[in-house]
Order: sequence, then C-alpha cells, then structure tokens
Amino acid sequence: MNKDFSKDLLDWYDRHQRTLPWRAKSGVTADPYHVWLSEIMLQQTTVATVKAYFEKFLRLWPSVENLAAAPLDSVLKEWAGLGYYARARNLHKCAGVIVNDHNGTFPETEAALRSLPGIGDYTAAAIIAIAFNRHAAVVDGNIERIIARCYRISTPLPTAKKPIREVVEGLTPNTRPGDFAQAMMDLGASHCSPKKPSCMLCPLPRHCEAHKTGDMENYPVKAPKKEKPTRRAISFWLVHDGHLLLERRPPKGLLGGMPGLFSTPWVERPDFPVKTEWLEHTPTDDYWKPVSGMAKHTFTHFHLLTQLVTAKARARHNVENGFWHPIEDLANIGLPTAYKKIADLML
DNA sequence: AAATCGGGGGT
DNA sequence: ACCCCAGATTT
Repeated sequence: MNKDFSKDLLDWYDRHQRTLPWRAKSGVTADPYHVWLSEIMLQQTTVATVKAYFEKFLRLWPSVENLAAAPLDSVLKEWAGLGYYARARNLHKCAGVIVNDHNGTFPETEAALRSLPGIGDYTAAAIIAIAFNRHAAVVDGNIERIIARCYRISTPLPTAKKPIREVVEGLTPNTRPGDFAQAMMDLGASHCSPKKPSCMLCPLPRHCEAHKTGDMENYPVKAPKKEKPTRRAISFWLVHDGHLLLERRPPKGLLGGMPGLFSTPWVERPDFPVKTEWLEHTPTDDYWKPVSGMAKHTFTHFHLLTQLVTAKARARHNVENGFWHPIEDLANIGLPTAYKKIADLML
C-alpha cells in the first residue's frame, strides 16, 4: 500500500515535474550548495518570488566559498525584499561554518545539518533527500496538507506535526526519496491546493480519504490565529545636499542589520504621536514639516502605519547608527519593503 | 507551547 | 481582507 502511494506519485512526477532553477535534471547529481541555498530562500516563501533571488545569488556567489567570503552587508543588501532577514544572517554564518569547519562540503547526516545555523528539521531532511538521495522524512506545509487530507487527520496543526511526520517516514521510498519529496511539493503547489483542490487531476485519489468523503477543504485543521494589533510611528526624512540620513538597524530582531529611516518607536496606540511627542525623537534639531499621506505595511504579527516629516539639515551631522546616503542611489541600497513604502511618500 | 520574524501572490 | 507559502529560532 505504501509502495502504491509512492509509485502513483512518482509516475505522475515523471510526467509532470516542473523545471526549476535549483532542480537538477534527471540523472544529474544535485549540487548540495544549490539545494541548500534554494531551501533557505524557499522557507515560507513562494517559488515565484525566490527564482530571481536564487539566480542572482548564484551569479554573485557561485560557490559556498564565495558566499562565505562576502561581507554580511552585501548579502543583506541582495536579500532585501525577500523578508525574514535572519535567514540571510544565518545563511552567511552557515557558509562560514561549512568552509571553516567542514572543508567546504556539506555534512551528510540530518543531525549534523540540523546543527548548522538556519537549518531546521525540514531543511535538514530536504538536503539529505534531494542533494544526497538518502531516505529522510521531508515535511513542509504542502506535505502536511496532503497527508492531513489523505488520512483525514483531525488533530489541529501544529500538534499534528509529529504524527504527520511519522506517516511521511513510512511513505517515503528508499529508492527515490528526493524525487518523492519534490513530487509531494509539486502536487501541493498544483492540484492539492489549500482551496478548491483539483482531485480529478490528482494522481492519488485512491489513497485520499478526504477525497472519498468530499471534505478535502476541511484539512488540514489549524489552531486559530490571533489578530494583529496596529502600531503607529512618525518617520524622519532628513536631507543635506542630496544626501538622506538613514540608520543601520540593530543586528538582531525585526529587520535586523538592515538600513532604514529614523523614526519614533513603533508603538501600539490608537493615534499618531503629536508634534510635541515626535520632536523628542528627531535625529537632529531642525525645522520639520509634515509630508502628506501615510504608509501602510503588515508584518507577521502587527500592522504598521507611518507618517513622514521632512527637514533640511544644516550639515551632515554625525548621528549614532546613522549614515548619509545619496538620494538618487536609494533604490540600490537594499531597503526593506516597509521602508520603501515610507520613502515613496517623498518620491 | 507560544511568540517572533517579511513580503508577495492568490482568492 | 484573509490566507498561505519547500520554517527556524527564541522565549
């Protein structure tokens, strides 16, 4: 029965697999560096978004040695817009460990991979299966959904993660574990979609209990999510001689290590700070005036509403964690999207 | 176990 | 507006 599941899936995969920049052609051994880089980028990120970033990174840093030798700031700059910037910091750190402690080659056990920065349960299993073609239980969001449907698992996620993993462990074949994982993900990205799955095109209908009972859309069951509060802030657009004052954010936490505009603290409150409040947070003592409009951005766990005020500086003052940057080069600095939206109020 | 951590694309 | 996405790490 398990063999039928993987056989039906792999037969479908051999006919319908997608061509992706990081996917080795059939018969060709995958490059662990390519697999690792793509898996980090694909964490909580869609294939369509990752493609251009993956190709740019390989062009700039064709090997793990090149990536390890690059300054962290240039890695963050090229990562800008992809989100979850801890991934970029861990990517760079991991490259250093691979080069310095592992002679530039990737470990070939899940436990050793799992101990590297930025590599968790999913990514370790994916590298073992896809890059080394060895048996590993690969479980991502797609696979959770497929398994939850096939077995009508009523336990909500994330509690259901462990039982799902055990099912995948048993279904994964020893012959083509990497293709099995990628086939599952292709299936989840196509027919077995979260809403309105196309069961008539699915290769596994006879293995799927939810299809038989017709309640596919009820799976996977998920724990309720809490609502996002709204934070508000005033950002500062300070200019001197064609240069704009930016800050380098602290190396950890939200947008860690990324450039941004100075602003009042992002505080959960019903109204914007009034002038007497935000004046206390300006980076310099100048004549400020408001800019019309408001920037809206949604992070993982809160909404941010920002208004902008502007001033002409008397000089390029030294400001702690601040640096002056040519305004015409703003598009090339690697500004996170949240700040791009704020800057757009000015441009 | 719960919270933190981005941003885009589909519906 | 809400959901989801080839999740990991910290609290």
